[in-house]
Amino acid sequence: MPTRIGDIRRQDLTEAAFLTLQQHGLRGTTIARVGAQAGMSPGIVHHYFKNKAELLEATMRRTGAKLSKEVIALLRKATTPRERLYAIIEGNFAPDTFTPEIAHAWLSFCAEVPVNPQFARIQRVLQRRMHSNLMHCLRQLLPLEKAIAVAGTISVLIDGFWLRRGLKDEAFSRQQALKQMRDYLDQHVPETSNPEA
Amino acid sequence: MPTRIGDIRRQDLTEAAFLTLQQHGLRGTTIARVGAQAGMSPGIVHHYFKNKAELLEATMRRTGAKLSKEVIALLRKATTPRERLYAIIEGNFAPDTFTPEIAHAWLSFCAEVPVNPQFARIQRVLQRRMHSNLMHCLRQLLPLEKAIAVAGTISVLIDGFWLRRGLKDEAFSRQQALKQMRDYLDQHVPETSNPEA
Amino acid sequence: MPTRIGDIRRQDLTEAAFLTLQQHGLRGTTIARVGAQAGMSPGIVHHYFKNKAELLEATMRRTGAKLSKEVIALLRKATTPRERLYAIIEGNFAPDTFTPEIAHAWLSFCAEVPVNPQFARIQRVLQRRMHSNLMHCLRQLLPLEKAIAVAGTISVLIDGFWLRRGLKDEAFSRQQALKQMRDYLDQHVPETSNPEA
Amino acid sequence: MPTRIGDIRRQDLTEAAFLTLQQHGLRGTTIARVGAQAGMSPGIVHHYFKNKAELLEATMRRTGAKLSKEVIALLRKATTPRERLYAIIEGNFAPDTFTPEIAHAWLSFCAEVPVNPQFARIQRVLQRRMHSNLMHCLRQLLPLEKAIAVAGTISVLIDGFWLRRGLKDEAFSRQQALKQMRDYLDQHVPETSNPEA
DNA sequence: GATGAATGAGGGTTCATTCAT
DNA sequence: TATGAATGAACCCTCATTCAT
Repeated sequence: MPTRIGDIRRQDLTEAAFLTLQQHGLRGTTIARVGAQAGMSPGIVHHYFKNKAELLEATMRRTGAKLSKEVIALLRKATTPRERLYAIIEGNFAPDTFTPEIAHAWLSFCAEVPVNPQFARIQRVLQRRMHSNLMHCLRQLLPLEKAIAVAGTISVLIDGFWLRRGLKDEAFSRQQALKQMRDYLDQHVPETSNPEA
Repeated sequence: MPTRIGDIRRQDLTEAAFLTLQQHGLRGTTIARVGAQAGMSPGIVHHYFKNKAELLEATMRRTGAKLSKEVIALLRKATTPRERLYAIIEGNFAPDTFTPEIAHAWLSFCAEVPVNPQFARIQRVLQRRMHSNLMHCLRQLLPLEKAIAVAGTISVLIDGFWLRRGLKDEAFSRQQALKQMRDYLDQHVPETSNPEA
Repeated sequence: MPTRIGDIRRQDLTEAAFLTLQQHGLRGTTIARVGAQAGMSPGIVHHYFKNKAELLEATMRRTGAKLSKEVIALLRKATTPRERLYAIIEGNFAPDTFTPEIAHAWLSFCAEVPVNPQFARIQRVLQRRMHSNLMHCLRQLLPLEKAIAVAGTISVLIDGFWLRRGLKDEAFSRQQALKQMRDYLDQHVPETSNPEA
Repeated sequence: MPTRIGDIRRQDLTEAAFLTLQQHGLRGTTIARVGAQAGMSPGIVHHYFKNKAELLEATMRRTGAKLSKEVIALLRKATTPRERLYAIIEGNFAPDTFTPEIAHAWLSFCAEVPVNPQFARIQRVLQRRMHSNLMHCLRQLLPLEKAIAVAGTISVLIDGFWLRRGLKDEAFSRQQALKQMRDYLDQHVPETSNPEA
């Protein structure tokens, strides 16, 4: 049975790590800084996480969960498949999440994926969830093969926009991403269900 | 006239840095490792590059130039606007360039853009060249506004695919990227010139 | 309340730095050597001092304080202005302080003053304290203008003697310094108070 | 037989080292910088000087010689012992020599004396020359014992003033040094010759 | 559980010195 | 002679990790 207090501390620390990531980037995220951000000593971190890697892993997992929650909340309000599709998009570009800082942290995370198996695992989970969410909508609007293709392109587009955001290019805005995203959807996804078309 | 030997060493070192980047990631790319990769002592690196940052900067610049050469070579052979458009795409997904290793190196580079002004400058140059190349074709095939929108989406898609490639996901192939890319083009870019349509 | 252990370590380290300074000169005073002298690992030094500069700064400050204590102790016992004047002199040439080693450390410190603002600050403080101490006595023995001139020359003489001592010239002794100092005072400072003379 | 060109190069290099010392301080005086200052390659320095230490040694020796020349030139014009005394003082505080930069370089040099036997040797030579110059004058103006004492104090005063100058304290000027120096002389050295008094 | 002191490895960088050309 | 390429040691500093308290 896991200690209740342990769960709280772990949560506090991942939250602190998340904030530190945004403020200092992945390279500037040291154990000491995360501890300070959480108001704890540097040493305590290793009581709750075996590794720095494990801390970061948990952090990314929680960040992914946050994003998911946003999407899920919006999905609840949606009724038609198309509304659900838009909910997924809106959720992935929510103002509080789709920030340059968070996107940058995510980008740094991606850059580590190939040399960190745990990161790779998390990344795969997130990607699959995205795909499954998209397919759930698109299958009701498009024939299977077409749905698969569109789902793939949408998720690549989302990654591309996040990458751009992570570059902290001032000339690139959230509105732009949403507009381009909607343009794509308008062209490739019909208003009404027509899976046989 | 710059020292011939200096140019050679600089080239060797950027090449070594590029290889090290692919093998160890950005974080694992130390001066000592780059030196070893080039068969030189650690100290010599600072003879040719003031900084680690400058070495990496030169490395990314050279990598960008390589990519450009590929695109330019293909553009030469193309005659119609549409062929030129495809040349740009093919060039950006050339088998020798669009490898998981190179894409990973590029991804690491992107992750540093927000904290490294020089990297930001290089990234901006590459992005603008891409945009200008695309617009040169699309303006002959689509009305201006539409051309801008499509050019924007294409370049975000390319970034998205490179990101995916950089994640070294075995399930994601170059063929897939090309297919999705072509699907998008087929839907948004007419065969023949019709800028007024 | 500051960490007790921290204060102890900081004190140990400044003491170790002081000894290292005497044995190896400023250039030979490396973080590792100071750590070793204090029986600690090289890394720990940065736990207590942000910089090498800060360590040396603290070291010089403490050394200055030691010198001051000596002077103050002697000043306590003095009753007449002239006795106080001699107390200042004696204090600045105390056998335990006016050693070739300490003088050498002080000389190294002086050599860094122009390129280290913090060192400059400390040096200025010490110099002002000296001047103020001297003036306190001399104003009771000499007219103001004369007092200022004599105070200035005395403090330059003291610096000159310390410099000589720092050169570790075997032919130069503490007795000599004291004798020359007294000769000067006998010629320029009257036995009894006579500020109007 | 020493190569003529070798002597020229050695002279150029010591001159360059002298300039570098003023501009970058002792710590900033690297072989490469001295070479650059002399318009030569870094490697050539070791053709003419076995060591960095030897280069600096030669540099200090030459600097001492410069100072001497100044003094000698002024001594030539002087006729009476007292004039000669003033010539020595003026020579040691010549506007082109008694600069904060040169004094700082000299101060750094002094700080190395105890750990560098060659430096110690040079320093001793300079000090003896000073003493002998002073005695030559003072013996004609004061009884021997008194002359020795005054010569000693004068030379300590000069060192003290040079030290102060080397601290680059803006509040301390050449005029001040000269005034204080003259005050001292006026009090301790009679106008006319009176060795028996 | 919790602290923060302590370690030690490793990184970037500088630089005197050597050596092939 | 002269160059500047090359080496390698040493320095300061950072930081994940361990451990006594």
